[in-house]
Amino acid sequence: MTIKNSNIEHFKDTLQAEGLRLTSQRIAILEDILASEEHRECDDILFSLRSNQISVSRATVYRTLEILEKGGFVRKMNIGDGRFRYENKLPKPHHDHMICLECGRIIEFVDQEIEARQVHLTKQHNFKLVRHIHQLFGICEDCQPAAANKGV
Amino acid sequence: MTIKNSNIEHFKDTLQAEGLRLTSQRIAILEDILASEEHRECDDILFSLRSNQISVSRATVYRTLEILEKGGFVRKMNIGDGRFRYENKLPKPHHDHMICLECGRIIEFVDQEIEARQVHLTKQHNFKLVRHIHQLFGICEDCQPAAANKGV
DNA sequence: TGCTTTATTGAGACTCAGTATCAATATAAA
DNA sequence: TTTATATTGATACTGAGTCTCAATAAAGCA
Ligand SMILES: [Mn+2]
Ligand SMILES: [Mn+2]
Ligand SMILES: [Zn+2]
Ligand SMILES: [Zn+2]
Repeated sequence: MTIKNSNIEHFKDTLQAEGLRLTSQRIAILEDILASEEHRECDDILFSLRSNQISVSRATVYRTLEILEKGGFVRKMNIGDGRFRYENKLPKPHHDHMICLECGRIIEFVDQEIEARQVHLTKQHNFKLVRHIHQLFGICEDCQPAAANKGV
Repeated sequence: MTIKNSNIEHFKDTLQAEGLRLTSQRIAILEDILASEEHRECDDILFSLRSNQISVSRATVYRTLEILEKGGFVRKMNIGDGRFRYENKLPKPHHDHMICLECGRIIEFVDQEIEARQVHLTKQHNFKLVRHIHQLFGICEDCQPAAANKGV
């Protein structure tokens, strides 16, 4: 609760710096995101809010997610399926993702050797590295027996 | 020309194996892709065909791209902008991409250390690696002076 | 507290890449 | 040729995400 409130304060400051206002909808959306460890799409968040009797429009969720992304509260990502997903970024250092093609499970990882190679490779091309996406697609441990039966 | 024709033959074989037919539209689309080094979206291919007085419907381009992807002729990729791009895969070994946020230029790279780390990391999680996406976003050499003026 | 300004909201229209439908047409095999 | 059926193009449709705008609510101030 105290942690949450400090995040809401931080959000309020971020909003004020841009001349934006702190609304009940924005608080509800941020709190929902802070309470989740998942990589969710807009509608997941919307339905989660509704299951807590909070009614917000889809447009407002999209609008708030954009503000939260710019403010560094959430990370927007896509795993190639044409939809964007959002994850609570505050408690997490940078990481990349392994994504199970069967069940959608996401395993997070970081590897300093890879991070270092990225810097090295971009320097070779005089390319100024800003950010990166690194996604490993495959079959997770739990899904391998089932996948084998289907011939994957 | 001879190289092209052998690719068309290969395409024909692939189609026949599936009970599909070789049509003038499919040949035109494959030839257009074989003649390009770029990472193009559907409409780029469509307009390229039209500039050569070849009229094909957008639906047919999409349908053919799907067949070509399954057959290993093209690689379908997205760089996070919500549209798919396709590149001629035949002459190329596996590689990943650096993408310029200013001009869209794409630089291809491969790094055996990174490839090896990916295998290592997935093994640690008993994750069966199938494919991966690794994209480095930033500012290319040519765009850095312009970007500096804009404060990037 | 009440007033004023203006940011925000929700409903629904809209966009746009990609997919599905279906009658007309072209392919390939006999 | 003839025939069976795969393919095409036109166009309707889908679905994630954006835009519009009148009604509402937040924030600063008297
Ligand atoms: Mn994550
Ligand atoms: Mn490439
Ligand atoms: Zn799985
Ligand atoms: Zn550039």
